Amino acid sequence: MIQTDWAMPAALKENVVPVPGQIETRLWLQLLSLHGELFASLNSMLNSEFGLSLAKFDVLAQLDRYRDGLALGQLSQNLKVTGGNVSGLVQRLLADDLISREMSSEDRRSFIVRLTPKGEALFRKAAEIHKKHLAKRFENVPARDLDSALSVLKSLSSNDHTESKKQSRKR
Amino acid sequence: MIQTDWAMPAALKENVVPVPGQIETRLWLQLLSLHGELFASLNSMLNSEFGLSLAKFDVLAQLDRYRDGLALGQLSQNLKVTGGNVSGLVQRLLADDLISREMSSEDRRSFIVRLTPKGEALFRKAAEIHKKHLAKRFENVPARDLDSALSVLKSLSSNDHTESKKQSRKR
DNA sequence: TTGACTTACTTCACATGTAAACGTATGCTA
DNA sequence: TAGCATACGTTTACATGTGAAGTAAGTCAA
Repeated sequence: MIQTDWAMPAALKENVVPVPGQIETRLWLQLLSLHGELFASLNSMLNSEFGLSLAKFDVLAQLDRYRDGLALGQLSQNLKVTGGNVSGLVQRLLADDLISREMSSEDRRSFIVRLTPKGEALFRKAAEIHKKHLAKRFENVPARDLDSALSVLKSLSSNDHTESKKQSRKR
Repeated sequence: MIQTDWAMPAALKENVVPVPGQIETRLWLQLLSLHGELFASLNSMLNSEFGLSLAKFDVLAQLDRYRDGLALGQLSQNLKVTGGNVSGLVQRLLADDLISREMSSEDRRSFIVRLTPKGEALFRKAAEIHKKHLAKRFENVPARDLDSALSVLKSLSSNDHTESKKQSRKR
């Protein structure tokens, strides 16, 4: 097919007639690698500085955003993890005294969790360092590259296909 | 759009004078989200079609690449996971009869693992579907966007700063 | 050769994640 | 109102990951 097939060195053909799935696979491996690196370094930083895992940090971030508290089911949806996982995380955060739990007044099956003052204070500090850590990690990357990385990642995300494409042209 | 720049409340101007770490954090969240989505869908596909987890698939991929076998320590380095983790993975893959293990002839502390014929056959099929799955996931993304996503991810990876920048200009 | 590191792997305790099976509370329908 | 389906959270069993401690084997200096 595709007519470059005759009389072309095999090595050059790869760029012209891409193997289906080749680029996508390389993209996935690159994503995996960057994710792994960042995850490990954020996780270890949070752990040594604040005794927090990234998982716990994510819970605190949700509760910081929803100051009126969240039911465990909502937490589980927002974090995109299973209920059983949230159950355990909440128990450990309760033990750390970073969150509080009370029964919902409307639904006796439901529990509402909130940040404690201690949890809020810890999250504020941790979020600050979290941000700085990422800024430092990428300090050598030009701002333009960061912008285009962000927009290209958005364009790959599943929800992007269903949204109305408001293409704000860069620059 | 954006012509709203005159007489703009400070709160809106944040795009002009970026908060340090803001973009980096958004980038991280976007990366996390895409990673999570792809990981879950690949993992669940491999599991239902082949009884494989992504972790096991990754081990098989390494052993497919190194046909002479790998010591557990090398496996652990290549996969960037701890030795304890590899230990368990190898035990489960042995139980699945997908890999074989023998003592190294040179070093009696060392074990060499290899694909069994069954493991190789399974990996071939799984790698094929893995590739197709990714291709399908991104079928609506223009090839140009995939290329730029790949190159921007590479530019964010830590090893990129130390490499000689051979910028193959696209197009 | 002996003694002291180092290396290779395993094991243990634990955190984080899933899926499935419960128990209990709600809510809807007949 | 009785009964059934659904929703909420917990528990269990398991996979995957870490870090630390333990065992056995290799290495090297004295």
